[in-house]
Amino acid sequence: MGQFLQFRHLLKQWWLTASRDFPWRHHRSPYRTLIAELMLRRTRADQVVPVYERFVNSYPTLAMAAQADPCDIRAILYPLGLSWRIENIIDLLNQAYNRFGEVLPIDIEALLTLPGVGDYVAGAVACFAGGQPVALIDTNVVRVLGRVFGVDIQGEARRRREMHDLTDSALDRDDPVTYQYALLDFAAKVCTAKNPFCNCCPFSQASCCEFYKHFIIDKK
DNA sequence: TTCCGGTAAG
DNA sequence: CTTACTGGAA
Repeated sequence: MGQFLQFRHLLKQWWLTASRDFPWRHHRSPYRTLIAELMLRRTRADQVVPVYERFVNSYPTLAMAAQADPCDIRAILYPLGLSWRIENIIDLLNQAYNRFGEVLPIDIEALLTLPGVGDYVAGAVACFAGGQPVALIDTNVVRVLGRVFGVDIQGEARRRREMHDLTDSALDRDDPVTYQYALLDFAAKVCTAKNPFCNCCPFSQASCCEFYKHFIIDKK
């Protein structure tokens, strides 16, 4: 248990001076959070920023987005790639507005019924917009927690029970929003997929990263 | 398990 | 030139 307390403490300390800033972190309504998370699937956050701002400026409300000309939405979303996702978002906006009206739910089960919304996006809306202590699992979270706690991250680790148990244990239930932001920022800036910056990592310095321990052993 | 995509970093 | 990106559906 103490290892997770230490993990959260070191992560939080690191984040105090290294946090990233994104527009969707400011106004976290269910609608804006949902739009951001849909765009962020398999897409770099920096690449999403201009597209997200153009979208929410053009369509400040769910009603406006649902009633917009699909061609205008396609033009805005095109730079993000994933053409199937563009059509999915257009379909989702219509279904969401028809079924929920202007007020989107922050309930995971309800969100999961929307097309294109999976565990990650539903959990992100529940957490960021609803403040619920939901453990989010994306490729970056898998990489960081897998490395620090020595859990296998090969293949489809994000779907394995072992990884679900780990993310659930590591989650800071007292401040889930800060925790998730910190974890994502840490993954993007320090614990990168290739060439991670272990020399300025609080976990390697505190000798509580399993990945780094083996890395050192292999070097000798 | 596999595939999707424009974009930008390495 | 590769590779990876705050996943989800078939």
